[in-house]
Amino acid sequence: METGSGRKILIIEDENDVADLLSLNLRKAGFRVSTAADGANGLQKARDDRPDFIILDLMLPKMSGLEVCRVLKGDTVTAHTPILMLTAKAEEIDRIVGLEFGADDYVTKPFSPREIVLRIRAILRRGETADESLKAGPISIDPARHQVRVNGKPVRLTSLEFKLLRTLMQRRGRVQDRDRLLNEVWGYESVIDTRTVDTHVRRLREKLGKAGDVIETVRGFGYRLREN
Amino acid sequence: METGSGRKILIIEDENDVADLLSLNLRKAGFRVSTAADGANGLQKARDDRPDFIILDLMLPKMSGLEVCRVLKGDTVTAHTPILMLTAKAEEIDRIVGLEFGADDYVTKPFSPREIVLRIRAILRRGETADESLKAGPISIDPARHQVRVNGKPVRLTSLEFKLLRTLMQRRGRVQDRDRLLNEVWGYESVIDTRTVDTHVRRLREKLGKAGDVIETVRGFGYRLREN
DNA sequence: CAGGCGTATGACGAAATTGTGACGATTCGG
DNA sequence: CCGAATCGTCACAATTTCGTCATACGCCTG
Repeated sequence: METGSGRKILIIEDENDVADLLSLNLRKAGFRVSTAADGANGLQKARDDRPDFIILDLMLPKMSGLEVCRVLKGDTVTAHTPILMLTAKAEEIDRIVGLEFGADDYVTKPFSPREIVLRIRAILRRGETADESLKAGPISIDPARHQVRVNGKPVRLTSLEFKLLRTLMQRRGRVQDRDRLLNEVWGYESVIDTRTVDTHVRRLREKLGKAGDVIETVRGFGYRLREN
Repeated sequence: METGSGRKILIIEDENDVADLLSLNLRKAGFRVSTAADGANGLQKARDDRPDFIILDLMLPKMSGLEVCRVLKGDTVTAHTPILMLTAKAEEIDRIVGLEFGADDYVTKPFSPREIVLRIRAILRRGETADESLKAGPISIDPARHQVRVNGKPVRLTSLEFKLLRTLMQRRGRVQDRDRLLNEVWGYESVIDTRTVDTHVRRLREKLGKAGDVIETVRGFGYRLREN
């Protein structure tokens, strides 16, 4: 199942078996995972790798999870990265304090890997509410509703076509080569022929009707959404 | 996050850590919070403090949450104060809410702190627009009474079907993928196949009859309730 | 203006997704 | 204990969507 859509998750956890268990399950869910075994290292990686999500154990060598949490939330680079705290049952008081320090959710050990994955997805989805609708000439798309309109009339797109259009619109005016589009739309490890992009651009143009002209071909480079 | 706009919330809950957790998050969300550790005390405070909202645990010493709920709803002072019920087991609540004790919503433990805040906001918002029940075309549901009507005629739904419909309606127009629906309807710990959602959507459509068309399939993403 | 290269187009089989009906397990009330 | 209701899963069919290919077209250069 590839619902993690390749987003990076950092696990800060000193118990190896716990880290491995999480790592395995998150990878299986389509996330990219990196790990750190203590607080200092975790902070370092959080700044360097810029993960989309952090799983943070409360009990850590060198620097407690709470401390790490506070620092992360205070740092402009990482302040908005969601944090999920892991706590042992006995530490109930601490888990509350953890939330006070800005963690976004908590899970007590022992936990079910599946639950973790679900919670992470839920939290990440929340952040996605930044899905604002985009407009380009007569075309407007609303990611949350998964809806496209041309001159106000709804147009039915397949999921690939939708993602393709969205990607082009998000970078309006800039040329995007086929490899970039493959990465964005098909995923970072797709084994797809670059020519396939052409076909989908064609289908997209077709469905958009006359408005399909906004997608320009830049010979030798790729495609671009016309600016004006 | 200052969206609570200073409204008062009363938490009636005997487990201290749960109460603290809620209290903390609600304060962070901009609400004013008071607490009571048992039913009698809760009733007292509900009358004295006149909170804008009450969170009520089902299991309470001295007087059960149900009892408290019924008394509150019968008292002119507090009759119109929204109540959110907390329950340990998902099964418990299905019957209880069906018994029309008057709670406005419910959440099962363990819950995510954020979820609670979101629900409370939703309910308070609903109150502002004086629109208690949700409507979508010919379908109207009354979450408190656990009742659904199509063109005024009552339709008998199972508890899962009801939750599914309710979830779709609460986010009308927006696509919700199967994982999201599993989270909302089945809960975090569920180990359910995503395809099961399909089956329940089918059953739901069937029971809704012609009106079932409002549930649209968005291929490759999930389901959506038609907007208009 | 011809050749070469890159792109557009249409067609087709493969793959993925969803709808549907059925089945067994479980629960609940009688 | 039985029967009805509910639920999760499965297999299969209907349908849509996808990736690739062969071919036609168009732009650029020389």
